[in-house]
Amino acid sequence: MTYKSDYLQTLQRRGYIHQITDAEGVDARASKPGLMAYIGFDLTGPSLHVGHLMSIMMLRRLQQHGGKPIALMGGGTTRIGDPSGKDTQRQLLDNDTIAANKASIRRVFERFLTFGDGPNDAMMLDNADWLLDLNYVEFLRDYGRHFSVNRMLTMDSVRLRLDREQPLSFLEFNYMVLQSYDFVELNRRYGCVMQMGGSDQWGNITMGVDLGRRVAGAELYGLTTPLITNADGSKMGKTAAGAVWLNADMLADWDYWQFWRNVDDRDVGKFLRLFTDMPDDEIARLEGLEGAEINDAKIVLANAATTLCRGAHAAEAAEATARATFAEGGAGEALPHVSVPFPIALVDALTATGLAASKGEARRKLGENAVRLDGEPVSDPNHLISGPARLSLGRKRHALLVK
RNA sequence: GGAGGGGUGGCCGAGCGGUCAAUGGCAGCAGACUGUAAAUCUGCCGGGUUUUCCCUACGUUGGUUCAAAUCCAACCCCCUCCA
Repeated sequence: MTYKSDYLQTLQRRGYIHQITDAEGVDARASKPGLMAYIGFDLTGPSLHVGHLMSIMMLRRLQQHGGKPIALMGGGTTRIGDPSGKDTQRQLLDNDTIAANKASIRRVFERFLTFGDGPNDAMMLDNADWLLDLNYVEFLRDYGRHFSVNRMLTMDSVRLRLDREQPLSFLEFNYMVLQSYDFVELNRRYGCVMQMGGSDQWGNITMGVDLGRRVAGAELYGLTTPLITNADGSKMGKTAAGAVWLNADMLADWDYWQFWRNVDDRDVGKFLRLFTDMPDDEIARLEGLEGAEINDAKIVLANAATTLCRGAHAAEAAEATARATFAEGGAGEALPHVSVPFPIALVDALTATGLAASKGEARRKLGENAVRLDGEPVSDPNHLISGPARLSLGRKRHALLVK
């Protein structure tokens, strides 16, 4: 459909919209300033990853269009565990771990959102603030009666588990109840009227919308984003090394930049639209580049995405290093520095830098002529390296050996 | 509760007394080709050891045997059908 509000127009044009509970209603609301919307984030790990970037960018877009975004930390719900998309109960996290994860995760939001008390400032809240002190019996009387178990059983998150005859504990069964209550509580406390999230959250979101109408007569909205896949069909954001973490202490700036630099040709335009603030016409131009020239677009993407998440300095350093390493065959400061005792045998240097997982693998790679020292092919496992040098495995993986 | 079937390397999935570190596929890594892309082809793909040697591994624990992922027993878990 065609939207009137700048916000939804942008979301649609940029590819963020999967489903909306009431598109006209959201459009009307978004046409006025101050639309308040939230997205919840689980605190199951010490950092968010690229898979969460869609959600974060949704909040950023909202702020850019005059709305007030809320990043909701799931300090309470993480103690329950969202059963969506999982076959088994997740290991329950203890409170200290959740608190540590929250402290670690919250910093990344400051790069994407401007926090404060103004009508257009972002807020960070924690549902532990209202979930932990709930009185069980009162809660059941006030809210539990609005939940139909019949309906809950039809929710994907529940039904899929039951259909596969996988166990679903009562604890997990309650997750959607608490998430629904979050929405109502955010509406009551702050006037928040919209919840956004990934497409897997649709069921949880619509239950919140319904609950709000039933207990408070509130008109609430929900909007989900599509699952982003790579052009080859794989899930976006996974690499051999694991998740692409947003936190700098979990993944080096260099590797973060490289992740974006190496996306599939066919994904460049899509990713520029979703994960950068690049204007549409510029993206269209970059997308139109042919053949090897598309590398320029990837560099733009890598710089923009890295600048957003890690800062302009990190992006510049990574680009300079990439130029020095790949275009000039030298080395750049952003390459990983690995401290080793000189002299060191080639095999040991390969394992010390992590370029090879074991000595056996190191020997194999040497046999495959995949290893270079300062750009020169080497093959003798026992070759002694006497001082600082650049060690490379293949074309892409490099490390600087330092004292 | 009864009757069957099954648990194998990151995943899927063969093997069913020695020649099994275990066919094959996927994923991954490297090489060629390129553009730090895709596709394709080739090689590698538990660990150690300069290498037909050792260690670890086929749900768990014991046992039989010169020898077990393969046979036996007990236990744990999963699936299907019946009640």
